[in-house]
Amino acid sequence: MDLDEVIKALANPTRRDILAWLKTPEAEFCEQSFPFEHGVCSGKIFERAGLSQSTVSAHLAVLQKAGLVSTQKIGQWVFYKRNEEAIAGFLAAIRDTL
Amino acid sequence: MDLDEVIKALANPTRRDILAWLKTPEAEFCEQSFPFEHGVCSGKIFERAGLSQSTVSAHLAVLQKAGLVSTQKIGQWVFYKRNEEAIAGFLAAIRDTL
DNA sequence: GTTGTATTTCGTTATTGTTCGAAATAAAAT
DNA sequence: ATTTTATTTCGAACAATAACGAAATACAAC
Repeated sequence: MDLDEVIKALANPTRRDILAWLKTPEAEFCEQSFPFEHGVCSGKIFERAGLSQSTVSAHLAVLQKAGLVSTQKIGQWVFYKRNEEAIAGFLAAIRDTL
Repeated sequence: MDLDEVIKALANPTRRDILAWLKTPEAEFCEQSFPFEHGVCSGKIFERAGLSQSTVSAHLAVLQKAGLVSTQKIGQWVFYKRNEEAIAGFLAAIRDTL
């Protein structure tokens, strides 16, 4: 766990929003073809964020590189899910260093 | 407490280092004329950080603006101290939003 | 294999962050 | 009052981030 990379990933309101939305996909996103077990389809996140696809895609890449979300590809779709273990790990790490 | 401002202040390794050093001033800084109760003299922090005075001064200003440290001026010196309440507040806030 | 849909990567622009040295300010000592 | 010491602010250079549209890639369906 690279604390610096993770905290930089979190130092952006859009990325924190995305992580928060992924906590309760049923509440935050309208229905999708696949159950939310697999995560939320990136297209839904693009819509919700109100920014261009490419911008949101970049944000998702930062979150993934930091390990805060995991992805699963099904067909042509990519599903994003919170990595609860990594998030808990960050909270523990920042509590210790701070 | 402006979570965005605080997390941006923390998204820099030098500033996190400074906060960490201020946890145990006796261990991290050599003696100073005033007791560490008042905080650590900025000059000591300049030395420790190994960056230019102006750069470290800017980092300290960011920490103070975010509320993570408080300052006390005695004579021509400025002493910096952790704001434990704000730090605990941040930890609680990030735990809740994340 | 061509078309259509989903997503990412690329190139660009604008904004913000980091760093420095030099100048400015503040307070104390001579 | 001038000098010395401590600190901050200013101005400039460079790096990193955020945003967009357009081009490229991936995959499925026809």
